[in-house]
Amino acid sequence: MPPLPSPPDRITQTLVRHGLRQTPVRRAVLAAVAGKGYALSGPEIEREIGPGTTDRITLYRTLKSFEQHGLLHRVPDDTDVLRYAACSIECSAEAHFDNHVHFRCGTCTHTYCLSQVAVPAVALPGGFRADRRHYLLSGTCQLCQPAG
Amino acid sequence: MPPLPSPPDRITQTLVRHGLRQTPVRRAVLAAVAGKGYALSGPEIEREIGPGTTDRITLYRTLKSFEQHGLLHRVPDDTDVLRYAACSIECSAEAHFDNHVHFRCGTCTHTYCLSQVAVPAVALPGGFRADRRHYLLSGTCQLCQPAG
DNA sequence: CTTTTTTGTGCAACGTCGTTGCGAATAGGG
DNA sequence: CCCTATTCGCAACGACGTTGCACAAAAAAG
Ligand SMILES: [Mn+2]
Ligand SMILES: [Mn+2]
Ligand SMILES: [Zn+2]
Ligand SMILES: [Zn+2]
Repeated sequence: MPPLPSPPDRITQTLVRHGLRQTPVRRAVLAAVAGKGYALSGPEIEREIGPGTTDRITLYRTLKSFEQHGLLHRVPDDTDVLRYAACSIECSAEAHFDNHVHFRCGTCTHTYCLSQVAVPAVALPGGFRADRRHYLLSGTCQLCQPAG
Repeated sequence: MPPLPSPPDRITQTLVRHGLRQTPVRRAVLAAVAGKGYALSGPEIEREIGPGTTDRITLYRTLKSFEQHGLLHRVPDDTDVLRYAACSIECSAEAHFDNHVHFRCGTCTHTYCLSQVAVPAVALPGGFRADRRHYLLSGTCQLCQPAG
């Protein structure tokens, strides 16, 4: 009895859909950021997938590649590290559609993607043409509110 | 004939108002950022005031001190360097009032303070409490628009 | 399945930005 | 003018991120 081919999992599909090769590092990075409602930095992802899984260099190259291909979007922070979060399914190498607000909690230090909250438009002075908008809030998140 | 005391200049006034000592480094940093409509990074300020004027360490300490005392506000960028711009006159060590939008031009790489454009409010999911809001636009500025 | 080609990985070395510790210099107040 | 708290400058360090190059692995070709 020949083994039936099992259906491709979510991570495999994601890589295929964006035309990227299946490699252990990429699968591990995708698994680390998938499902999380907040953005992770390079070092955080490294800890998450286990320090022995890959080295910094490959990880950073993977993150940059994922951003260019529409798998991750960069989340600017008021810190000096770069953070990445999973993109919505309609993002591709051609264009990102992550126009939502981000929220940094000073207590748990997570930077959440508030996917439901769209970035409000602003009227710019004449001559300015914007193609990207980032809205970052800082404060205390749902889970870190002081009791009362 | 004793020399008359000349009236204190703007920079002197600013330092006095915030309770900071008059030092050459501080005066140079203030002079570098004053009047500019855009934010400067540490290395940029260093180049601006002349590399021999001070060293990196003192400059960074000065910038941090100025931020805490309400002379400068930090401008988050989609790059990985910290940028600072002059505060409005009502900022102090107690509180900042720089709720305006910032605009990064990909051509001239300046990050402008659009002081006239207030950051629009957003409705947050229940439980999130924000005390700071950053709105960063990226695109092409007034002066860098392609002719047409 | 085997070979070839293309792409990704890991190591080494490097660069930049920013920080900490500490002795020397200096601004501001008596 | 002198004293003292503050600031400066040097040295060393650390974190994050990048580049060049040889090797390994994935995908394509045969
Ligand atoms: Mn996001
Ligand atoms: Mn500003
Ligand atoms: Zn929190
Ligand atoms: Zn411009």
